[in-house]
Amino acid sequence: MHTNLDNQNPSQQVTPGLLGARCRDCSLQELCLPLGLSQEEMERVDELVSQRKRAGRGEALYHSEDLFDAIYSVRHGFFRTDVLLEDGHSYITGFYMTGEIIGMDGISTGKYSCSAVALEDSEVCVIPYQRLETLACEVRSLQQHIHRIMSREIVRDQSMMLLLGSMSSGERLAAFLLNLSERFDARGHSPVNFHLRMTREEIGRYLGLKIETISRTFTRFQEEGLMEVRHKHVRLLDVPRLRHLIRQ
Amino acid sequence: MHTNLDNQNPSQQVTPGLLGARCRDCSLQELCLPLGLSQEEMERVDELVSQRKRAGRGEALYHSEDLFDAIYSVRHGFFRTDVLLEDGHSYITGFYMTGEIIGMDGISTGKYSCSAVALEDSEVCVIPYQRLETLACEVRSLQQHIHRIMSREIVRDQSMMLLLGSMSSGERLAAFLLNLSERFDARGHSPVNFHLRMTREEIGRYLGLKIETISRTFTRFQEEGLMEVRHKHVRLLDVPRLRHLIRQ
DNA sequence: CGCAGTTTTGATTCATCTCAATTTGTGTGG
DNA sequence: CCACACAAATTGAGATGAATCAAAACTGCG
Repeated sequence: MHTNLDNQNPSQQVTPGLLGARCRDCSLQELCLPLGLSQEEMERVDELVSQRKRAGRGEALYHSEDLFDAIYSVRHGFFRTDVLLEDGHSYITGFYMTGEIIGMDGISTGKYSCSAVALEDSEVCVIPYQRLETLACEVRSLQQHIHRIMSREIVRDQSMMLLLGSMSSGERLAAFLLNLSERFDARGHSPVNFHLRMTREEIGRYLGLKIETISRTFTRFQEEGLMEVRHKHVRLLDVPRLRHLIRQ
Repeated sequence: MHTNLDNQNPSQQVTPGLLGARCRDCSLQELCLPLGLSQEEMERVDELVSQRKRAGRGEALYHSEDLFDAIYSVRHGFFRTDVLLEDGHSYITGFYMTGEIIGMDGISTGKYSCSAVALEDSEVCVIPYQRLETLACEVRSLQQHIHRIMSREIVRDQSMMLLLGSMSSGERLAAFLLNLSERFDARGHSPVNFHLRMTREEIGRYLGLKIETISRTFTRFQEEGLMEVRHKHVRLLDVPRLRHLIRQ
């Protein structure tokens, strides 16, 4: 019943909904948009979320200033969102893994305020925003969940403000690693043994530190026996002590 | 028709809806929740927003961890929201003036994640959240506006992340002053001549700087002819150059 | 008028940035 | 498969901006 009416970027590879690519069958239900919906409600969301979009490594899902028409949920892969400044510098506002929602910053002005770039070959579910809003009016629990997701983003950003405003480099990196650890854990991956998808430079742009400081702090953490890090592979050796470093 | 059924904090002074205290008569319409609503829709919001709540200087509207049940729109006065840390320190996540909405951080977990403290004797409109959600299901433009307000908060927090992550003390203070200036301007006050409601220490906790740094930066700005500051009174003398300082 | 709280100013310390060089890793094409 | 070039990461030395510690000046309130 759902034709491809939705505004879609023709330059991007888009696949229509496939069997097995439905919310009701998706392993990310518990993390993603349909969280807490009944079977019937989920089917209605399924009608909405009928498109996938791929982005190869380094490719952008959308750019800052693009017309906002959809939010995206990460099906697989890894994204960063970053804001470009006039002087050529840029900073990273977030990293997103499977089940997480990208693009809500665009709602307020009708244009995305940042660009979403894939850190590895990735795929997202396209959630057309107009239709989502319509459905949210009818499905109360969906509306509530959308509000919770947006509010969660606000709280997340505010804890980032704490980090950037008052933490040392060590505290920042520890907080960053523990946050990744929890999110991998929630997805059934090892919380102590994982691959960093981002470069040191990207970590730095996210944490408000220079690449050299990131590198030195990794080295220090290793010397102190807190972790092992080899290239992009990380093994957390002393989570309690890492937690103690940031004491919250 | 609106009785005082809403969950309200009995320790706070609450006044029922008064003639002249309705959204449809309120001078803040253009800034506040009812923005963009039709006359009829506004009347429905009015039924919802029937309570006011006062908070004297230094008093909290709510505390971190309190049960979330309402968001608030500032009728008059000035608020800050802050997060207390275990070690006794705290940081400020935002300042709020008339027409601005406080408390959306509570939606995600059902508890407020910060405390809202009045910087001067203030009054807010109480917007019971359950009922707002119900009404938003029926009034599409209200739902859209709520989403825009939340998204705006996300964008605002992200520009704060830029400030905290990559700006010098001078850039931070200039950005802070210009932001206040714009908000006063939008409310019909002078954009170059205004009173700071907050202490230097509070500015510091907001900008991620120590009070001494705030003070020194004010002094420097004065020496450079950018502004005059005497106690809490500020006069911006060279807005273009202040803007140039932050170059966006 | 005096006292507590706030703000300013000064001297010093310290963490991170900057600049620079080196090492290591990655991808490409011969 | 190796060599090459380029990108990413590490390490070191020195510069710098903000924090810290300390004291003085100012303000406003009772």
